[in-house]
Amino acid sequence: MLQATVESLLNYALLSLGIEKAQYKVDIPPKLELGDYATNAAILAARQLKKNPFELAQIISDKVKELDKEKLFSKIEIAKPGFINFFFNESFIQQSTAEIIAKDHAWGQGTRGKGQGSRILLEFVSANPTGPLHVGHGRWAVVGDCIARILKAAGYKVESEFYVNNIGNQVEKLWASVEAARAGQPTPENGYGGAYIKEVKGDNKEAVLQFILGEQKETLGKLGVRFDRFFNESELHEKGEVKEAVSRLEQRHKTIVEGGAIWFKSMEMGDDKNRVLVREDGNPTYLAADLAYHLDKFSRGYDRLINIWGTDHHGYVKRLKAAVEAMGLPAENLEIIIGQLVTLYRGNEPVRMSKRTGEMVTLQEVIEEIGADATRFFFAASDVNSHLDFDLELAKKQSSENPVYYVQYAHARICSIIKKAEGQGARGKGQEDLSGLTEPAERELMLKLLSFPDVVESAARLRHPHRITEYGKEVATVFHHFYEKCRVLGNPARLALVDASRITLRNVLELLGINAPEAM
RNA sequence: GGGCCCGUAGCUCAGUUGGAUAGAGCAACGGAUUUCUAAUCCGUAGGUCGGAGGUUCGAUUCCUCUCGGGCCCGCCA
Repeated sequence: MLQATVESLLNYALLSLGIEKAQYKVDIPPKLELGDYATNAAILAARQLKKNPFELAQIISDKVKELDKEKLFSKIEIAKPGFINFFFNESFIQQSTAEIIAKDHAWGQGTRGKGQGSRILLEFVSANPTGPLHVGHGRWAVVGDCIARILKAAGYKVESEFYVNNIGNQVEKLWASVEAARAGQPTPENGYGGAYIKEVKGDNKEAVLQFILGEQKETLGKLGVRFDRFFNESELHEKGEVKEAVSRLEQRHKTIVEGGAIWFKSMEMGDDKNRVLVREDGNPTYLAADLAYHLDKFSRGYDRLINIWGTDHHGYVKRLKAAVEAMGLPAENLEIIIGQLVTLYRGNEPVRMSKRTGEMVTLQEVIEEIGADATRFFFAASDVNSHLDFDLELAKKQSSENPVYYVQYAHARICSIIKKAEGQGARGKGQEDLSGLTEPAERELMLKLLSFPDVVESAARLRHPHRITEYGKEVATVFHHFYEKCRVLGNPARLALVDASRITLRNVLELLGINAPEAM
């Protein structure tokens, strides 16, 4: 919200000066002396107008001062190449902090998001129902769930969906593997030989599928990940949507028949070869079913579809988008997030995660070993574009010093203070007068808290849950710093600030799906 | 051969459309507790941002080349 405050006044100033607005930036400068927020607007505008950036910065900052009727800023300075540095007035910061308490659960929820109220379907995990979820699935589960929470906070209507490939070769192989194991025979070729195969229950293919899916759901539940919908691939076939998808392409002359199979002419759209839609034997391929799935998703009226896929599917993105476009659907509304895989280690030894080996470490085991909160924080805390080396030994060993506990501890500490204060009859809630909060540590904490909506907005826009974990660590750090310097009990204004910190931390943890304990 | 992603402190990772003296946690070392939770705080040390060019007021960020690592290129899903 602070960022937005600076931006709106700045835009107004640029407008009244007749300067065309460039893609300038408003952010927090590296040093305290350089202001609470700073912008490079003058530098960028100067380049376009071929003017001296330093002089232009002076002109713009004078204009902002003139327009700042409410005295939001105590000081506006210009610096070296042409930065404009803004210093907020104490009263504005204090008032804004008081609003945090009034907003409570709504604090942090965006009001600037561009797609307010637009509908998003977020599909993730979508593991094959052929075995337990592995650690990689855990990453997508957590990232997807956090993105859903963040987008909701930013004002979108989000539904989450898990696509179940409950039909096809892999299901046949699964059943064959189960039957073989029960008969004491070796695993069929390309079958599933994991230890879990012997423990699978169910008298037929469908029952086995449901059993495994049930276990997957249970694991996800332990992680706090719940889906609005589990969508069965079989439904697409039953409803004739697979045929419809293929015929849509045929009608648009995007197919060719060759060798008894129907091909999608994806080469026309930049693919290096054409792709089979319907096999020689008349059975549709995974691609055909997936096209039908996306046709189905689009027909449900979402404004945007987001899929989270592992990097092992990245080559498939272009093809799917090309086909979606070829079906006459708005491919620009299909967004695919490609995440890098997780490499699991036990010490220095990599652990395989394949379902075909018996040595698999399941997501379930990881959650049992290090706990759901730590697992969630760990997966949410890194950019999905980076490989993740997950060392089980390390995760266990460091569990008591995991950053998640650092953030949770700050929350627990706050709750303890508030409890004690309430025991003394003090109240930090309501319309406290915060004008006494002038210490540097208090100011630092208020500014940090007040940047929360900006952080949520940016995390939503970039689909970056790790911005939230970073922010949580920052809030905890600044709070602990404040705690060392400022005694709270007996000071109602500080108690209100502590309550605002509690609300912010709790909302941060809520976005991450992590517990906010009142005691530790 | 073609494509996508990554390379930042001893380790695991942040660094937002290019910004000011590159950050955090863990590990290491030295301090802090008569008072609100020490799962905390303060300090020290630790870096040619893989390498080389280029673009410009300014590059960890963008472009080209290069080295190293991961992943993909099925009538599997």
